[in-house]
Amino acid sequence: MTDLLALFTQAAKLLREAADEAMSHHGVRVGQHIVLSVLWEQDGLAPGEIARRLGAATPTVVNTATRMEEAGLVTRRSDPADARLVRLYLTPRGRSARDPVRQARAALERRATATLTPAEQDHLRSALTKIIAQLQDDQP
Amino acid sequence: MTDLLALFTQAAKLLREAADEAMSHHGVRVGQHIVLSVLWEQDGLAPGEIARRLGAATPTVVNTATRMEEAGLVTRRSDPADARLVRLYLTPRGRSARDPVRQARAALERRATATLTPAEQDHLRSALTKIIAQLQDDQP
DNA sequence: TCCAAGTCGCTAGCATGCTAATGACAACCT
DNA sequence: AGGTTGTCATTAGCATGCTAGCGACTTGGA
Repeated sequence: MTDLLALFTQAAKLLREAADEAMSHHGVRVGQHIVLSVLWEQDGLAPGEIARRLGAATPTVVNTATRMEEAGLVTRRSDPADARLVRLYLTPRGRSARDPVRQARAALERRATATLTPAEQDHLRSALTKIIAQLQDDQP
Repeated sequence: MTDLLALFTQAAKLLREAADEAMSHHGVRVGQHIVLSVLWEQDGLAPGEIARRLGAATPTVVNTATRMEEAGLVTRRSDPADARLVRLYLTPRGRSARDPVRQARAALERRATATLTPAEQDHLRSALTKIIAQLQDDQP
């Protein structure tokens, strides 16, 4: 009788905690990872652009960037062509965290879905994609 | 976004935002709902007991209870038999929020899963249950 | 009986997200 | 050219979660 939203909330909480724990061993917190994941694809982006790609608010990226700067993962540099823009660049530490973090996340994913068949994992992935599309295209 | 964890993070964020928006219309925030959901089942529980049932930390329930008290959803009363205990009791407002909140959550669930077949919804529910069991029984 | 240990709610302080307001800068439009 | 408008990052302040540490109260053993 538990509603699907409650199941989702619980699973999301456990996964988030486990992900934070796993990535913390490599100097990356769960809130920093989403920003890092964008910078790993393209370095030197501005907070606003990162926020747009993540579907997050700009101040979230700004504050996270400050903590990442303190953690030595990124550096801020002003854009010489447009002084309104601040660009975030990966430090060597931020760059080298990529592989171990990805491996840790893959291991967590395997652990969390250990009791699911490959077909069930595909169904889950498909369902999540559909839910995201539904919520994004519906009300924003 | 091939990463299952990333899909999960995104879906959880959208669902949480949508749930907060839907329940806010009835005076209940998303963080208050989990505490309410326990009190709706059994009134007069103590913060520690609620935290245990939710798998949350006690200070989380304590702080949430303070906001719920300010919102007029619950009242605090000291246990006459054990002065260490504080018991949380639903106010009429907290009690009457139950049905509309449940309806709003059910409507959100229908909306989010609108593009899923009933079989897919069952598979999703099953997968979430398995993931929760796996993460709970594994590490703590 | 009385004190040491256990239990409980609470506060402090942090991370992660948000919105609103601010100030700096760029671009556009007469 | 110069002022208006738009676009940035940032700060302030809130909600939601956490851990650590505190003080109050109970309990159990000497």
